This record gives sequence, C-alpha cells and structure tokens, in this order.
Amino acid sequence: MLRISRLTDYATVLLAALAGEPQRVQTAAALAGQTGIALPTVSKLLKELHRSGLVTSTRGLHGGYRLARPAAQISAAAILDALEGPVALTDCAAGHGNCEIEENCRVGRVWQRLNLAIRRALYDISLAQLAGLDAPPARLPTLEREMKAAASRAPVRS
Amino acid sequence: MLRISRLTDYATVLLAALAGEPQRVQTAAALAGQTGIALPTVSKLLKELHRSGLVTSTRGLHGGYRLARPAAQISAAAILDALEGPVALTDCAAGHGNCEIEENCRVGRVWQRLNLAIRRALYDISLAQLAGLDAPPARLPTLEREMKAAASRAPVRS
DNA sequence: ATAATTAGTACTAAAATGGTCCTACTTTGA
DNA sequence: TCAAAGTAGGACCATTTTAGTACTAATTAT
Repeated sequence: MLRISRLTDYATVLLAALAGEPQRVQTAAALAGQTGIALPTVSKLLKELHRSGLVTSTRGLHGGYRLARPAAQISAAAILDALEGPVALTDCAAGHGNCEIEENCRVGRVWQRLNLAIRRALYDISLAQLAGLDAPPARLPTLEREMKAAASRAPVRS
Repeated sequence: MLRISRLTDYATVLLAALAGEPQRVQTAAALAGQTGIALPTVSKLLKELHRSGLVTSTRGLHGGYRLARPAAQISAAAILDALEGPVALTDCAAGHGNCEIEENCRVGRVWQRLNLAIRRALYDISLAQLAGLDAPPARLPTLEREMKAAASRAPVRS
C-alpha cells in the first residue's frame, strides 16, 4: 500500500550517492557501478533529474552530474515530484468531480487532507537526511500529530 | 505520487455508505445504485471486504452486507490493508535485502520510517471520520492556505 | 579529429490494475 | 420442495503503468 515507484527509489539512491561527494562530477557509469543499478536506467533517471533541476550536468569529456544544490536543500517531496509529478492520493481529489454522492465527496476530502499532510511531512525531509549525512532530530513524531489533526479537521459540507 | 488504488477508494466509499445505515443489511445492487459504482465491481469489493472481516454477509433472500464493527472501530489502515495488503513504501524495505551499498540502506531506512509514521497516522483515522459521521466541528483553513504554508516551509526550488 | 559523455526520443516487454463473466452455494418463502 | 434472490469464488480479459533498452544527436577536453 502507498508505495513509491521503484524508479523513484533508485533516483533517491543516486541522489544520495551524489550527495556523498558533493564537489565531484560523477558520470552515469560510475554511479551505476557504485549503486548496482543498470546503466541505461541510471542515465534515464539522471536525465529526468536534470530536467527537473535537481542535478546539473556537464557534457563532453570529463563530464558528469552533480547536485544542483546542497543536499540539505533538496526535499523528499521535490524528488517525488520530479519523478512522479504531484499526483494526488485519489483520482477524485485531483480529477474531474465524478463523485455524485455526498458520502463520496466527504471521503474524498479526507483523503485529500491526508495526502496534503503527507506531502508536508515529505517537504520536511531533506536529501541530507535520506542519505544519512545529517543527524536527523526527532521530527517524525510531529508528523503523526499533523496527520491526525488534518484528518479530524476534515469533514465539512460543501 | 503516493496514491491509493481506485478500488481502495471505491471500497472506502462503499464502507462509508454502509456506515451511514449501520443497522440495515444492504445488497450489493443497492450499494451500486447508491454510489454509482458498477455492480460487478461492488460485488468484488464487498467479497474482499468480507474476506478480511470488515463486513459481515448474509446469503439468500433478503441477504446483503453490513459493517462487522462500528464505524468508529474501523481504521483507515485496516481498509488499506484489506485491499492492498501491508506493502511497504519501497521494495527494499519489505523485501530481500539487495541494497549492497551503505547509502542504499540508509535511504531505505528513512523511507521505512516515513512509511511507519504514515501507517500509524492511518490507524488513528476511523471510518466514522472518513464517512463524516463523527463530525468534529472546527473551522478549517482552505486547502490553498495549507499548501502555501507547506510550500513556504519547504527548502525547495522555485 | 577523436574519445568520452550527456540529451533526446522511440520502442518493447512485463506487470499491475480495473473490470467482467460464469458457476456454485445459501437462504427465504410460497 | 422448488424457485427466486442473494452472496462466494474464481477464471478471465483489456487497459494502463512501469521498467528497461536501443539508437542517434549534441557537446567538449585533449
């Protein structure tokens, strides 16, 4: 339930590897070797990450990739967005209002809020934390509280 | 990103409909009509919900479905689990440890923690809340404001 | 020039998802 | 006892998503 795609996971690993050596330009091949991910996949992912501005690339001989910003300034949400786009938890939420029943809509609204809470939590997690470079303080407990609060605030009539 | 499947969403709607009339047995056909979801799909979902013990069924003439427990005692997590199983956020987390790199594992661990936090939050949301029966009053800020708040806290690009 | 390297695009294979259909079993009521 | 109204269970198919590959063009240091 509630999973991120394998490619997104890979991308995180790649970014973490880049974060480990922030000053060096690393080639796709090097990263592939380092992470065990197949080279074509690595290339594809890095291209996408470049397109979304998370990494910078230099072409030609001795080219390669580098983080566009310090790892502490890249949020998990940014990574997810780059790879999967800002899709909502349910179709109903971000879609064409096809819920004709009132129950539907109420349900949808709660999902949407949960989704939002999750996104907020994701914004507060940095790549540095994901890569284990940053000793992470207690942040998750507040996440739980936020989600609960968001959900209990939800039921409203339109 | 991070979406629940459409069927799970439907299931929630069905459960909400059942929660609205807790004492009555409702047929699959009635629920289909009420929610606008196609009958075969409704049947399938109710069957699964029955198998996971969320609803009780009575066969034969005047048969139908009913919530197995009060809506307040059914958590969102239980619904998700029933429909999608307790899959983890990443393969790595619940799988066969194929992360050979240290970064990988650290990354995986954080995903796992996030996943856990989300699950715990989901446990604290009841079907009653999802169905809007629990009506906690509270004035809610608009979605836009929450988004802005989340965004301004974010260490993210433009 | 040439070798190394990214950029872009198009394609294919595999898997998950959503949905339908058919058949068997159960209960109620005439 | 039989028929009707239901659920139970599973097989099955279509569509979409996801993952991965291949090929060609562009770029740059030496």
